[in-house]
Formats: sequence, structure tokens, C-alpha cells
Amino acid sequence: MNYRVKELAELAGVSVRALHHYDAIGLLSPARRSPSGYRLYGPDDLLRLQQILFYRELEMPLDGIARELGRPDFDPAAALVAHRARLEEKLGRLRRLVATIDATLARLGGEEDELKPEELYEGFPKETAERWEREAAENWGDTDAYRESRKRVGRMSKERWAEVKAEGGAVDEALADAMRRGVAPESDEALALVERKVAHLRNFYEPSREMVKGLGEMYVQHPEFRAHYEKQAPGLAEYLRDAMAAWAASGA
Amino acid sequence: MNYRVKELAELAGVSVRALHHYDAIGLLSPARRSPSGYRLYGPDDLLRLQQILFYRELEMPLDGIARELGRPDFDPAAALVAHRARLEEKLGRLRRLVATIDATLARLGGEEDELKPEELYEGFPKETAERWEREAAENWGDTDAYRESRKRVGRMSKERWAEVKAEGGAVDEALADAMRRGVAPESDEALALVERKVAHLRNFYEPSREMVKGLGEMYVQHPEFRAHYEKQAPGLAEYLRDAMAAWAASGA
DNA sequence: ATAAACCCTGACGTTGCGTGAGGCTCAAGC
DNA sequence: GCTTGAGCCTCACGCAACGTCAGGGTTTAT
Repeated sequence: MNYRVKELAELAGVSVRALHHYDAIGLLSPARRSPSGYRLYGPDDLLRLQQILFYRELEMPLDGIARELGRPDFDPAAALVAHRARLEEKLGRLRRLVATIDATLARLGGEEDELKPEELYEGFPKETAERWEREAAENWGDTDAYRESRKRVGRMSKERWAEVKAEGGAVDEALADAMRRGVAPESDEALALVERKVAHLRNFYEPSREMVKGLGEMYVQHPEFRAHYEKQAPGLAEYLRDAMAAWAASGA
Repeated sequence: MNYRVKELAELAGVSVRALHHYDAIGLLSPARRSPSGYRLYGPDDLLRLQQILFYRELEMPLDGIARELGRPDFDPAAALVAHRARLEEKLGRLRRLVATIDATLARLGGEEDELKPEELYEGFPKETAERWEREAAENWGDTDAYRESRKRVGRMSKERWAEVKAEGGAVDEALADAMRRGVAPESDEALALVERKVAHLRNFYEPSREMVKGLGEMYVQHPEFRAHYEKQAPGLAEYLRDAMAAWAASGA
């Protein structure tokens, strides 16, 4: 029934440091402490943390959350209902963003100025003003709409490592894009991207043609690596393997 | 055709200060300046700002956005398509949050413990690596290698799975320790440890000698994995690569 | 021509943690 | 009974992304 920091952290998907922080600012203090000072969180704390995370998801500042939860008339169930309403509002906003993307794509692809400038920003949170104040009044009436929003490597310098990492991600992203656009893995475009990937690999060692092919194979075969690429784009692992094999086969 | 800071700020729903900031860090500098030094934003700037806001909505840090936009092969249309995909992921997550609210309400209103603790946090962004892997795993499931590893994992008991996980960590630790003690990667001791690591891999699939070598390269090459190992011990990624290559070369 | 509304460039403040550092605790294994 | 590794504790400094004056020009409407 009692959770220690790390347990709760993993359960809720927050960092241990965040829990420390919440304790430090009095937002969420554990039910009890062990004799040796360990934080021990009880069931009530779980629910409170859930509330906190909802508010946070809806971008309320932590001190505001503390005030809400601290109010004498705070009603958890009513708050959840309010959260749902706001989440749905946010869902609407995100859908408008998707529509904005489509509109922008249409403009980029076709005629020049079909799109009024303001339509470029339809769906982004407007007016960062604090409308959270009204939150209280709405608690039991109508709900309606509101707005809201590694580097440690021993050998390379920090900046160099950041660069390399960025380039690595960039290359993979570019390959993912190519795949999504339907570019064939044996095409010149894909080969050029693999070439870039190989250049990136050279930051670490000198890959032979054979090794590149082997690496591609690895992306597909090893669950861990596969997961990494599939996370970026479904099918990316195979796409990489094919492209890298094509590169190895070509005289590049 | 030209916008001054406040005009653009209101159009896009950001603060003037934010635009100043974006200028200061080189993320979005206005097309021109008036003789008196006023920032004058042109049409291209509008589109760039839109991209910035999409990335920001998707929680990319500003320096990351700058890198993306600065890539020589950056393709605005492709980026928009990618944004749409990410937005839809986010929509899914928010919908799960709504479901979590309903589930929590049901529990609060009715029976006591119908809800497992972890279900309290379903839909909140999980940052832990474990969750990521699991989520990724749900997305693919469509290839032989994966099915094989899935099958093997599926046959394991909970205890066996825990064991396997523990063994995985233990092997890496042992290797880190060996490295720290100055054990050469080609030494018998290191080879024995690699052997142990390979045995661990066999829990998932049958790795060929070539694959083990490739895997080692991967540890060094891939920033994510590299970071994982470097965190355990600086230099561990290279050490693993060397040891695994030595193992592959040996007749083990 | 004068106020109101905007713009500029510093420069310091704030939020919500990340990231060690230095030291205690606790269960497990030898 | 002693070591050890994982986990916990409390400082304390760091950092991103702006918010918020401060001090001083500029534009424009009346």
C-alpha cells in the first residue's frame, strides 16, 4: 500500500526529482516517512498526483495547482469532470491544427495566396492570459472552452557530441521522410541519404561496405533496435535495411 | 506585406518578447529592419514561424527546432506531414486521458478498488525508456524476427522474464566493471562476458557472429544506445564494441 | 507639437525541473 | 558479520524559455 519515490515515479511516469520538487513546494507531500526519512506515498497521494498531472497537462502552473487542490471546497470528482471538458477543448484545438496543416499543404502545393495569413495560425493557443481564475466558478455550472500549450559523453566535447547526435537523428529523420514520401530504397535519393548516414558513422569508426549491410540487417533483426526505428516511423527498419543493402551493392 | 513585431505577435498568438527571443537566438530573424531598426517580418517569416509553433506544440526545444529548420534538406511540406502524424498521436493520448478520467470517476463513485493503480495514470506521457519500448512494441508486430522474439518472450513466465531482465543488466554491469578494472577487451575474461551477453540475447533470437559484431558497432554509433551505455560508464560503448568484435573474430 | 502607442536594447527574475555531490540505509550474498 | 549495490536523503547549482521592468528613441493621430 505504500510506495517509495522511485516506485511512484515509474508508476506515474514522472521523474523522482519531480516528486522531490512537489514535496519541496508543498504540492504533494508523502503520507508518511519511514524512520530513516524515506518518503512513503499512500493511496490518497496517488489520486492527488493524478489530479496534479491533469492540471499540469492542461498547463496550469504548479502554484496554481496547489491553490486549487488546497481550496476548502475542492471536489475531486467535479475537478475530473472539469478536466474532461478542458481536454475535449484541447482535442478540438489539436484537430483545428491538423486542419491548418492540410490548408497550408494545399497552399504550398497549389495556388499562391489562397490562405489568409491569420489562417496560418488557426488552432495555436491564443492569448496566454490567465483564464484559470475563472476555473473555480465553472466548477459546478456549465463548462465551456478555454485555451492553453544527453549529452554526457566522456570523449567528445559536449558540443561535438550534441552535433553528432543531432546529425544522427537528422539523417534518420530524413530517411523516414523519404520513406513516407514513397521514395524507393534503391533510388538515388535514398542512396544519397545512406551516404550521409555513413558519413555520420565515420564519426565513430570506419565502416566497410559489408558492415553497412550488416548494420541494416541488424536494424531489422534486433528487437531493441527495431523498436527504436519503428518508433520513428513504421516500416523504417526494413526501409533502412533495403536502402543500406542497395548502397552496399552500388559502387558508391 | 510587412509585419511589425506586435502585428505578427497578435496574428500568431505569441508574445512580442517571444519574437524578440527567437530573434536573439537566431531562430527567427525578420526579413529586414526599418531604417530606425524596427523588425519587419515578411511572408516567408510567417511560414517559418508557423513551423516553429508546430514544433513547439509538439514539445521540441527551441534549439532542436533551429536544427531542424536549419537542415540543408529541410522540406516544409514533408515537415507538415510529419507534424500531422505527431499531432494525431497526441490526439490519441489525450483521448486515453479522457478514458482515464471516466474510469477514475467510476471508481470514485462506486466500488472501491476496481482500478489498478497504474490505470490512474494511463495516458500521461511516459518518459521512461521501458514504456517507450512497450509502446513501440505495440506498433509493429509484423515480421518474423519480431514474432520470434515475441514468441519466446511470451513463453516465459513472469519470473523467467524478470530473471532475463536482471541478467541483461547484470551482464552489462559485469562488462562495465571489467572495463573499469582495465581488463582488455580481447582478454579471455572479456570474451567470457560477451559469451554471457550473447546467451542473454538468445532469449530473444538467434544472433549470428556477424550480428553480434554489428550490434557492438551499433552501441557506439547510435546516440541513443551510446548514451545508454555511456551513462553506465564512460567509454563502455567502445569497450563493448571492441569486446564483441573480438568475440566475433574468435572461434568462440 | 504633443501625447499615445510602439519599437529598441540590455538585464535581471521566474518556473519546473535536470544533474551532480556527498552521505545514509537496507536487503542480499559471501 | 561484512561488503556491496541499489535506492533514498538533502543541498546546491544550472538551464530553457520567456516575463518583466528600465531607459530611451520613433511614428502617427489629433
